[in-house]
Amino acid sequence: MIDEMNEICAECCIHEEKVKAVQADMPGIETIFALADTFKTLGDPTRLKLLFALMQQELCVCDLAALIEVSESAVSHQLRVLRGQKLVRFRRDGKNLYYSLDDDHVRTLFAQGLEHVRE
Amino acid sequence: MIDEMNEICAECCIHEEKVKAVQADMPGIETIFALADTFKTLGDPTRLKLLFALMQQELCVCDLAALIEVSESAVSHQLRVLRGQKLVRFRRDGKNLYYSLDDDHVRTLFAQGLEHVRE
DNA sequence: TAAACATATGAATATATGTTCATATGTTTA
DNA sequence: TAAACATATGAACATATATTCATATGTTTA
Repeated sequence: MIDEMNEICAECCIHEEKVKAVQADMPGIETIFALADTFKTLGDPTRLKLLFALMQQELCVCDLAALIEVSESAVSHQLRVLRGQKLVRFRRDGKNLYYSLDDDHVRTLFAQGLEHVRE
Repeated sequence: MIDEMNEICAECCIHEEKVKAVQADMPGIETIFALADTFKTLGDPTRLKLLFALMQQELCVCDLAALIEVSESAVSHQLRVLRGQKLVRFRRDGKNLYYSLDDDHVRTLFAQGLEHVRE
């Protein structure tokens, strides 16, 4: 009863054809979630700093921590997130792990994002 | 004392020249935060859906809510966030507010992001 | 092989964020 | 002008997330 009233009320102003047409051309839900995850990963200052640094050259965890002035543990945690999104990779050299960019889309994404930021 | 020890210990493995060189070419902190805010805004499925819908055509709040199956209140809150980032704008027509994209960078950002998602 | 080292990882905590619910605002219509 | 309507907004709440701290892992060196 109440549900029905709500539904009627909620739908009173909807332009149905329009909604259906737009709905038909929307990306699938998995695509949306995957894309959101990617952007969410880029949406943190610490991770952005890491990526900007790695855009220049490969660096070990220790150097990254010194560079962006965050604890090595925090850096390590964030690198894990970036690895999960296949944005960075690493190679081992003795005791050190050297991280580098694993995806050139980051460069174009940053360029586009910066254009937006600069309005 | 202890601080000094920590500092020495923490810096023992740092490749100083490298760090300084990279640091010199990093974007400013305001730029990083602004860019992070932009990506963070794009990092939510609800907001992504709204933007994908608005990429097709302008729509009123009511239609957007029906389209992405979220309450009108939630839509309104998220549109506010998008407005704050100057990603959408609106015009009033009688009782309705019609929202539309306010920035074409969104299209290129989505295109790049999707390329990454598709590996 | 034990100690030192570089890094990873899990748990804990504090903060940020998204949705809901209740209410306010601005516009049209009766 | 009062009622209906479309939307906005603030507070509350539950969940997600970033950092810290303690500890574990894998590598080198003494």
